[in-house]
Amino acid sequence: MRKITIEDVAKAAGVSRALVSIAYRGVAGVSDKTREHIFAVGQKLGYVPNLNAARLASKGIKTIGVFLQDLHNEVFADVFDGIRKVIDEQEVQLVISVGSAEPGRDAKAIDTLIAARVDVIIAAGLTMSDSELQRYAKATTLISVTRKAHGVSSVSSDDYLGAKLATEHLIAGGHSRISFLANPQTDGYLGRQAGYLDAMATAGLPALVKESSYQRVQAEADALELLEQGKPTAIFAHNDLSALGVLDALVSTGLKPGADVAVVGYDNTSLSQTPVLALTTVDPHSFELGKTAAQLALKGLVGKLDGDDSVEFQPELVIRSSSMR
Amino acid sequence: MRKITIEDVAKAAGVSRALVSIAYRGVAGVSDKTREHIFAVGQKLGYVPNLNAARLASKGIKTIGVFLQDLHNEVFADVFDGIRKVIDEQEVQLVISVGSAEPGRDAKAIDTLIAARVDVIIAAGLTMSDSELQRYAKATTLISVTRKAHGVSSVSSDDYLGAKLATEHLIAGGHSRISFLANPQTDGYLGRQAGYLDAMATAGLPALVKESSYQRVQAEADALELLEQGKPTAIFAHNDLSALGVLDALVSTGLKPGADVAVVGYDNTSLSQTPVLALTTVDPHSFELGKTAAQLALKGLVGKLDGDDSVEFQPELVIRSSSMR
DNA sequence: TTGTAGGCGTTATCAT
DNA sequence: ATGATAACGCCTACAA
Repeated sequence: MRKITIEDVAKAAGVSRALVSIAYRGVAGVSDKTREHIFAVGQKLGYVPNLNAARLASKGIKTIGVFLQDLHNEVFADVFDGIRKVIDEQEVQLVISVGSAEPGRDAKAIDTLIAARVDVIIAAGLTMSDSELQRYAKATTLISVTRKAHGVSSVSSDDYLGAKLATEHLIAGGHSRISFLANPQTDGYLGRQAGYLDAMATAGLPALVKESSYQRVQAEADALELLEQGKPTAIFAHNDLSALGVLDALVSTGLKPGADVAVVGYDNTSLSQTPVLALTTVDPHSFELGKTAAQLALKGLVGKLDGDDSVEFQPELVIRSSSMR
Repeated sequence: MRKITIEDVAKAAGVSRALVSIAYRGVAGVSDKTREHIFAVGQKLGYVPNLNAARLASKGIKTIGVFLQDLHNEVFADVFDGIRKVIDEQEVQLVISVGSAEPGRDAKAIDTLIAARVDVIIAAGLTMSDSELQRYAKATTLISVTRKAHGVSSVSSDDYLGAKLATEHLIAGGHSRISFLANPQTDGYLGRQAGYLDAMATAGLPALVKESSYQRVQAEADALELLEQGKPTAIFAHNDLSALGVLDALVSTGLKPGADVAVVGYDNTSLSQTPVLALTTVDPHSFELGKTAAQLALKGLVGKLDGDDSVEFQPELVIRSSSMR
């Protein structure tokens, strides 16, 4: 089962390697007749062009690398859908790399993309430090989605505003003991908490923050503690996944979401949209984020992407029953 | 921002390209002193070995290609976690390729892996026809997970048994009008339905099958129809995602899961494990599936993987409140 | 321990 | 329209 090469096809078809290459790349320079002949032979031999060799030899093959933080969080699936939506219509390759909870893993994942010599990197959900991100952005063409930092191109949603809207919604609902279940405090992901804090301060209400993790189970445990200690009447979680953890905590405490304790998430994942959960949340427009990032990447592929070519979306509050009595 | 090569590093460090190569591959043949020197220079220049060139030149670089059907279904995230768990401890590269609902997309995704010249392919959730799968398995070293077919190595769970257990559980619960919300009827994914049918036949109960899709929203619509037409007292969905759709349908009908209509899913995704949903389901041990597939892939990397080297896991029924009154 | 040189499978430039 | 022939960046005997 030896790998068959372009040379094998050329020999079998009685033409030069150059012609086979031209035929398979679909560029002009072959007669219809010989092209078909070449394809016929190639097909029979089971020939598939070696992308590694092609990438090495060609400056014409465009490929963009995509980093996704976590396959368990549907937000990234949404972003990916958006990316593919626009890339699919293009003659562009995609190389994927995924992260994980493990710290330092995302740097390694980006390195893989660089080693693969992708022309542009779209990174969704980077958790590295600002300085590290900036280093990467300087050395490569990098578009950060979901996360922004000084001097790096990014596509994001205004987390501060979204969180402010969510908090104000709860305040307007008559709640005063509103708690925020925070994500790990890393660079680039402090906007939601800031929005919450400001909204609370403005209303003259005491802030009640509890730091949690990205794991739903952990969120559940933290929410349980929160319920005992702070006795909040409303909990705003940093994302839908942890909001689900809050719902879990309520259920096991016998409390009714909405009626007893209002719950709000963030991301508007398909999960929050289900009638069963009916989770009030903030929509960052993940799919659009992905599409826009891909369009920027396309720009970076040809002309140039300015050092700091960023776009920020307006998030939207989506009210469902989890925050209504 | 020119790409810097091994030659640049060699020149700057005052050594030959060979030495730089040796140093970066971490093999024996360099003095500690010069290795460190080379690394220092390389670091300063921002050198990252070109994987394309490396793969082309070397037969020693092992890489495994991973295909995942759908990022929106957490099952594949679980499988992927399992794969990475064992691969991470190895000196092996991973190339990822993802599918989508669009038919014919998975073939294209596999082609990408082949073009990248991965040594082994782990494909989770292939929906192509048996014959097409068999063609691929003949031309490459392919391990199918979740899905099995004659003559192709696979790692799967006994869907027939799992579905049988689930159905028998419902029968034992006193239900007689039990409906099965089926997945699209494609090659390789008929086991669950078969298990349901046999269990029903054995009990002398009438089968009530409704074909649905892999979309949760579609499952919800189909479940609604089902509730009106067949008046089932229990619904067994082909996976957790569509079971969630069933729960949605119940909620919007004012029916209580468990109390009014029993619901059972399949996959034991983290979703079903949440106290809020508490979905009775069947655990195919997705994480283990991924681990085992990776171990087989490792075998395929070195020695040989027999044409049909398959392993099948025993699924496990996980009873939660969605199927209890 | 270090350097030399040929080859990996394509692409791309120049001829023909 | 077709065919030689250098790159492309790295690996790997083989020499030194």
